[in-house]
Amino acid sequence: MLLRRLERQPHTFGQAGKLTPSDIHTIDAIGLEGTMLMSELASRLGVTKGAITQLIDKLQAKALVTRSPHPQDSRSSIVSLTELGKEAYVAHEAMHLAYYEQLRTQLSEQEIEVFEKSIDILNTVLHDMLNH
Amino acid sequence: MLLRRLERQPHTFGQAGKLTPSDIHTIDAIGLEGTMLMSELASRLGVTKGAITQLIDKLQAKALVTRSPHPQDSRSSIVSLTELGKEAYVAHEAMHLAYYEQLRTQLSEQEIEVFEKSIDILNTVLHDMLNH
DNA sequence: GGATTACGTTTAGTTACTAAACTAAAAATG
DNA sequence: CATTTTTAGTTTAGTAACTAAACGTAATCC
Repeated sequence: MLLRRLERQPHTFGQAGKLTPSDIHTIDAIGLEGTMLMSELASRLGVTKGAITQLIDKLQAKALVTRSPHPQDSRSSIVSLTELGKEAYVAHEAMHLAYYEQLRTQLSEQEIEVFEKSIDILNTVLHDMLNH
Repeated sequence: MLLRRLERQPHTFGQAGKLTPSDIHTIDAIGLEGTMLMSELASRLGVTKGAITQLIDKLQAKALVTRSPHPQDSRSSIVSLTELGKEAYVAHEAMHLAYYEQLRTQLSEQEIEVFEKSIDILNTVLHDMLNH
């Protein structure tokens, strides 16, 4: 229920202004890899390519990402972060780290290991769930 | 990312046909308590009362819930599950149990305790997150 | 070199909400 | 007890974040 609510609420990251969860997940994926193709983003985020076009249009309008042509394949476009986009990415990473630290203060090292193992299992369970 | 995707995908529960995540969360809340007021549902699910009116209208049209007048307060309406609604509730509970069992086969009793403790902590962390 | 596949875009439609105005009933005030 | 205020739920119009399907264009595959 909490995650549901969180995943609807925009949040401010650095100078980039308010970003929706979809926005920041997109920026996160790009930032993690450096650059991304539209189709890679679609499969990574689990949405259609049409959705990615719209998302990237929006982020480009906000000057958070840029599209550049692929040198070998002129159908593809390479998406990367602008300086402003990188700032949002870093701010988001910092936030994650802060929450991870908060977890670490309340759990021992062994407990964290168990937690991570549990999350892995949960991950496969949820994956099964998605594929019915 | 997985949870995001799961929380968009409808799923079949018993004879009730396809239910969206919002549908099944609503049914779950009612089933857990037996009956619920509209306003209780709104705060439990973290949405506006307008959203609840629309949700319950939809579930009522599908014959999954009923509205009945509150004996003392004629502004309120008491929402409860029909037999079909209860069937969906039970099917959903069974699904949860099945996934919990799947976790249990892969974790020791102590590990489950640690996992539950971790989830509690994560819960408060996410709660903080929501309140900025 | 023509058919097929893949990349990205466009468009129209859907879903799941919110915000705000509203009705009516209950509770508080004085 | 009359009046103001609060509370419960509904209605309506608008929005965000998608999807599905058709499209244009470029690459790949016998």
